[in-house]
Amino acid sequence: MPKLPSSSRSAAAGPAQDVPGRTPRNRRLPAHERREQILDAALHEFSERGFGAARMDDIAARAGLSKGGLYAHFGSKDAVFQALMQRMLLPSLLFDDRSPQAPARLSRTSLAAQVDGFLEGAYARLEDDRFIRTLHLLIAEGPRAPEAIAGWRADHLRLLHEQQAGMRRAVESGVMRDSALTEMVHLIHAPILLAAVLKMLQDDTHVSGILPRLRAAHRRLLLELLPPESG
Amino acid sequence: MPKLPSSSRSAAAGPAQDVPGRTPRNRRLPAHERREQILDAALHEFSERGFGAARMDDIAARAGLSKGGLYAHFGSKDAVFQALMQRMLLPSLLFDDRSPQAPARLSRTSLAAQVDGFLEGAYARLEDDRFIRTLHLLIAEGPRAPEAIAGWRADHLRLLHEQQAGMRRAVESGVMRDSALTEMVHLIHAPILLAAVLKMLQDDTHVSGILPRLRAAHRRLLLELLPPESG
Amino acid sequence: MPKLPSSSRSAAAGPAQDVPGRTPRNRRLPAHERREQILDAALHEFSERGFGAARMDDIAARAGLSKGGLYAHFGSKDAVFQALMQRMLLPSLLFDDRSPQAPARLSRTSLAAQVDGFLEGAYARLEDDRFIRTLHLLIAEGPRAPEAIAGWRADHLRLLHEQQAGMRRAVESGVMRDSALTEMVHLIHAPILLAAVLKMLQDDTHVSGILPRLRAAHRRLLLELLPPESG
Amino acid sequence: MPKLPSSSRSAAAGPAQDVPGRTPRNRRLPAHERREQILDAALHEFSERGFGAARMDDIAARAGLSKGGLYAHFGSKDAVFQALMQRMLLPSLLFDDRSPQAPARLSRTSLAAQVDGFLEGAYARLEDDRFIRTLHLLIAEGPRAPEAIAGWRADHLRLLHEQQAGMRRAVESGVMRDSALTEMVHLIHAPILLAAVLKMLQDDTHVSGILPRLRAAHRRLLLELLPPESG
DNA sequence: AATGAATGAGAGTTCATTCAT
DNA sequence: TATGAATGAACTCTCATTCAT
Repeated sequence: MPKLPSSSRSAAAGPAQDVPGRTPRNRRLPAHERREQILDAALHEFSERGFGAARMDDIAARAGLSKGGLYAHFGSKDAVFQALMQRMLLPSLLFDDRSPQAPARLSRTSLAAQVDGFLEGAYARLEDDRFIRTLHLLIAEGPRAPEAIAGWRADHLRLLHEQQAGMRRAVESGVMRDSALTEMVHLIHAPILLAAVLKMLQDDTHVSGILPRLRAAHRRLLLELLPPESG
Repeated sequence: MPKLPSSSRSAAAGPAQDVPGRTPRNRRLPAHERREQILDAALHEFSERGFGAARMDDIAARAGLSKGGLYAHFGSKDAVFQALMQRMLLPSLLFDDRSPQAPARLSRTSLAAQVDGFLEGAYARLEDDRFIRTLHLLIAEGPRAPEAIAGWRADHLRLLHEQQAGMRRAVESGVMRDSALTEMVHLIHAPILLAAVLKMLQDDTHVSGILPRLRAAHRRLLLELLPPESG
Repeated sequence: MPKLPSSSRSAAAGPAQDVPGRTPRNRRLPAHERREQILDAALHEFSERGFGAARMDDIAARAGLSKGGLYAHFGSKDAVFQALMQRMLLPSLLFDDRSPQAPARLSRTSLAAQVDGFLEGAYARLEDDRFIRTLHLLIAEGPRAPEAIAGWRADHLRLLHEQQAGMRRAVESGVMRDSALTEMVHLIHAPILLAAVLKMLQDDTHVSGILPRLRAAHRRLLLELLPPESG
Repeated sequence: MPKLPSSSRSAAAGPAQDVPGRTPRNRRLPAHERREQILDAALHEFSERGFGAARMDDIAARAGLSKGGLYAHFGSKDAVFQALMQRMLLPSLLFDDRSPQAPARLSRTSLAAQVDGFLEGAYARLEDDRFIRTLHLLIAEGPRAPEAIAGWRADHLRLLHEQQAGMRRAVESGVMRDSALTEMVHLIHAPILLAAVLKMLQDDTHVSGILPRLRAAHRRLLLELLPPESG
C-alpha cells in the first residue's frame, strides 16, 4: 500500500509543488506590489484548497517569497484572508452597475442593447477564473470572516436596492413592463449565479456546452418580460 | 492587528466541547447504526467548520464514541467525507421531480396547482437546515470528493434532461407556452439556488424577509411564462 | 507525495491482508493446537516485520481466530513473544549435537562421514525457513526478551562446552589433529552462521549460488584440519 | 502472567528521557551539521529500540532539536532510516581492504604481518559500539530499506570478488597455499561475523572472555592454512 | 525586508487491550 | 472460548508562527 502522506489534503487536488515559485523571487519589491502578489497567491490557494488546507508556505511560494517574508507583510493567515476578502469585495465585484436600469427615454432597441450589455458583462465575468474563485471562496469560507462579509452584505444590498429602484422608475416611466423581474431584480441575476455554481461543480466541458444556451435563454427571458406591453 | 489565537479555527463557530457527549456513549451499537450516527455527526461538523477544520475527535464525540472507535468504521477522514457525500446525494439534492411537467390534458388551473406544489416543495426545503448545510458542503468541499461528486453530477444531469424533455412535450401538446423557461429548465430552478446561496451568506433576518417576496415573484414568473398563450 | 497510509509499516513488505485468514477459522480448537498455530503465526509476523511492527490482528488472522480469541490464549503481545522464544529455543535449535565429536575408535573414513553428517544437518537447516526466521528474530529482537535469551545463552554455552570437551578428547585420543578448529569449536560453526546471515541479507538467487560452494569449502576446511597428521 | 505496562517498549532499554537534551539545543545549525547529528541520534535510537519502537521525539531530542525541526531535515521516519543506512554503508561495513592479499614478493614473515594487520583491524572494529549497532540494525531492519540495502549488497559482493581474485593470484604466484580459505574468502571472515553476533546476543563479560581466544584461534587458522607448503 | 531553521501545539492514525455479547 | 466494537494512549506528521542571521 503506497503511503499516503496525510489525509487532510485532497488526493484530487494537485500538490502545490507542481507550480513552484510562480514568481521568480524578485527581491525587495515595493510593499504595495508585494501585497498584491500575495493576495493573488492567497486567492488561488484558498479557493483551490479552502482556508484550512491552504498553507502559508504555498501562498508565499506562489507569491515569490519565503514564508518569513510573507509574515513581514501579513501578521497571520487570518490577516491574509481578511485582506483578501476586503480586496475581493470592493464594490461591484459580483454585480456591476450595468444591469438594465432606466435612463430617460429608452427605445426598445436601446433596451435590447442594454440587456445585451448586461449579459455581455455578466457572462464574460463567468469566464474569469478569478471571479469564480472569488465567489467560491465567498460561499465556502465566508462565515470565517464575518466582518469582511458584513461589508459585502451591505454592498450587495445597496446595489440591489438601487437596481430595484431603477426598475421601479423604469416601470413607472413606461420603458419597462411590470413583471416578476421588475418586482424582484434577484430574478434577473439568478441564472448567472446558477451558471457560476455550475462552473464550480460540473466539469468544464459540460458547462461550456450549456453556457451559451443558458445565456440565450436568459436573454430571451429578459426580452420577453422587460419591454413594455405594446411598443 | 489583533492576534488571533490559533487562526485555523473559525472564530464564528463555537467549540464542539460546548456540546460534550451529545450521545451518551452507547456501547456496542450495531455497525450499521453507528455508521449513521457518525455520518450525522460528520455532516454537522463538516458543515460547521469545513472539512479541513473539522476534527475527528469532535465527530467521534458527537457520534457517541471515541476517536479510535470511529476508525473502526471509517478508515480515514476522507472516507467519512466520501461516505457522507454518497449518502447525502442519494436523493437528488437540488431538485425533486415535482417541478412542473406535463401530464396529459392539463387545465390552466391544474398548471397553477402544479406550480404551487413545486414551489412549496422547493421553498420548504430551503427551511431545512440539513439541506442548506449539505448544499454548502457540496459547493465548498465538493472538489475534495470527485467520485462522490461524479454521482451527483450524473443524477443532476439526468433529472434536468428529464425535466427538459417533459417541458418539450408540454409545449408540443399545447399545455405550456414556448418560452425561455421551457427552453432551459435551469431558469426555473435558478431563483431557488439564489435563495439557498443567500441563506448561506446573508443574515437570517434579511433572508427571511426576502424569501416570501422572492417566492411570490418566482411564482409570478412561472405563471406569466408557462401557461399557453390563449387561456 | 502520494499519500502513504501509515509510516510505520514498510513499503517494501506486503500488507498482511494479502494472506487473509490463512487458517479458515476452525472454531473451538483444542487449546494446545491453537497455541501452536498462534506461535507459528507469531513467528511469521514477528520475523517478517519485527516485534514492534507486527500486529496482534495479523497474528490472530494468520492463526485463524479473532483478536479477542488470541487474547484468550496469551495475555499480551509480550507473552506471545516470550512463549515463542521459549518454544524456539528448545535445546539444539541452533546447533544440534551432531558436530564432529570423538566416539572411541574412529577411523579416518568415519571422520569424513561424520563431517558429512554434520554438514548435511547444518546446511539442511539453512534451507528451513523457520530456522532462518528464528535466528533472525533472535538477533533482531533478542534483547527484548532477556529472560528467554538467558535460556538460550545457557543452552548455547553448554552445547559449545560439550563440543569443546569432545574435541579435546578427540585430540588426546589421536583421532583428531590439534588445530585452530579443535582449539575453538566456534570456528567450525562460523561458516554456517555466515551463510544464515547471508540468507537474511542477500537475495535468494545469489545465496543459493554461493551456498554449495561455501559448503564444499567448509567441508574441505574441516577435512584439511581435523584428521590426524599421519594416518 | 505479569502485565507489562505498555508492551511495545522494551523492558531492557532505558527510556530516552533519562538522557534529556543530550545536545543543549543549539539553535540554527547549518543544515549539514544538523543532518549528521540527527543521523547519529537515529543510529542510537534505532539500534537501541528497533525501527518500530524508536520515537521521532527521542531522535529529535537526542539530536538537540524539536520534533518539528527534525521534519525540516527528513520528511519521514523512513527517510531518516534510509539516510542512515546510506551513510552507514558507505564505508564497507563488514570488511575493509586489509584482508590478506598478495602484494608482489611476499615472504612468510610479511604474510604473518599482514594477517595480524587484518585481525587487528577486524577485531578492533568489534570493539566499536557503532559497528556492532550498525550491523545489528542491518540484520534486524535491513529488509525495511531495500534500496539502501541494495547498495550494501553490491559493495559487499564487489569487495568479496576482489579479495577472491587476490587470493587466486596469491596462490598462483606461490605466496599462498591453495586451501579452503583461498577457495572461499568467506571462510576468512566468518569468525568475525560470529564474534559480532555473539556480541549482540551474549552478555559482555562472556564475550570479552572469549574474544581474545577466538582471535588467537582465528590467527592460528589463517597461519595454518594460508602460507605456502614449503617454508 | 527577507530567509529558512526551529518551535510547539495539535491533528490524523494506529494498535494493544478490554469487554459486552 | 470466541467475536469484534470500543477504548485510549501513543505515535507520526503538519503547519502557523517565531526569530537569529
